[in-house]
Amino acid sequence: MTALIDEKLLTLKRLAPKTILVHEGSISDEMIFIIKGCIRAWYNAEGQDITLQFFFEGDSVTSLESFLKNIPSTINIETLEECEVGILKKSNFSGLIKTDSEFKELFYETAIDKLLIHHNRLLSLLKDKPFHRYQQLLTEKPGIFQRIPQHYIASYLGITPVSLGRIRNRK
Amino acid sequence: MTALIDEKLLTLKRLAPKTILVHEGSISDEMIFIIKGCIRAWYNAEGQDITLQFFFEGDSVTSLESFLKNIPSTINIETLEECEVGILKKSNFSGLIKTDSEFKELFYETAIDKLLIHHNRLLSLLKDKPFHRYQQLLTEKPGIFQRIPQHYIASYLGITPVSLGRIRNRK
DNA sequence: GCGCAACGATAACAATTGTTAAGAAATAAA
DNA sequence: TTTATTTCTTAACAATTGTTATCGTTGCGC
Repeated sequence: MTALIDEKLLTLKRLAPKTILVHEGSISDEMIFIIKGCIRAWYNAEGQDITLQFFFEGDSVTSLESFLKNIPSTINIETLEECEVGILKKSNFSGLIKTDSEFKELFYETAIDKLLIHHNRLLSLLKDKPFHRYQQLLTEKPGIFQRIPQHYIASYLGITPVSLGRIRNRK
Repeated sequence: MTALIDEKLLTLKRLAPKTILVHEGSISDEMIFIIKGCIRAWYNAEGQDITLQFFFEGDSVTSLESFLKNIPSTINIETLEECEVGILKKSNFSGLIKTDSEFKELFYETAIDKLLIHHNRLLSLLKDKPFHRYQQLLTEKPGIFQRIPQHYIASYLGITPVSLGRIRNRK
């Protein structure tokens, strides 16, 4: 999707690990494109940190509801490792949507793709046991345990770190 | 959303309970608008019936991936009770998207709204125990147990009918 | 290089959910 | 009205996951 964006509209930045990009309660006015690195979205459930999603190179990242509807975000977004990103300001985004029909088309296609990703994740949570979800994750992202702390992965899978340890030791 | 659709483009139909509207493996070329009744989307996991979503009056229903991308649907959609629906054929839908920018805008807004609904459902599955999900469902749809068999509701919540029975008896 | 923080592993016990089976109640069909 | 099917409830046992606690390892910061 960045191929359609004039380089002048993207602000390049290098971010340290644990940099907060979106904070719950704040309105998000940036869309981030990951050039290099890893980012996660998480939800604060009364002090409990629930990991919702991981993003890698080539992904676009934002709190969509906050970004599009100008309401406070319910989620947090932060870097897991040092990242190189391109940042698209909301004002530039809105300009592109108005003037560049190809960009608008691609944005909506991307939104539909994200819907299908969420749908599949939802489906997996309903039909698969934690062990099977763990296996699927390994199949899709073989190197994930080298990049991401396993307690975040456990949270993403919907289980505790202790349970993930048991699952990993299962044969 | 139907307010923007010329009545001539909607085919009105009355459907019996257990009518299959979308079948896994088939390409879906209709978008259904519920005037009256209840419909559910479900996934066949090797013979296991997983209920994904319920739709009620005012909702639009389709297998989005199949409808938009012309690929076989992975889900099934069927009526739970006698329904009155309006059906919009894919060809009419495409015509509206091309010619009616207001309709197109609204369709994409609706798609974003569906994304947020999926996001919230995903979040609930990750952070809430079945009992809490059950309570949320009662809060959001108080009369749901009068309209839908409890074994479908159990499936939707991600638990077995036996577990749902235990939860309902918990005080 | 040392101290601290973060990460990871494991055990024991508790709680919850799944599975299987049986039977009652409600609904649908003949 | 009767029969068949579907839905619902419950018990007993099995399996899985959560909780709490402890300790070892690795990585970070000074």
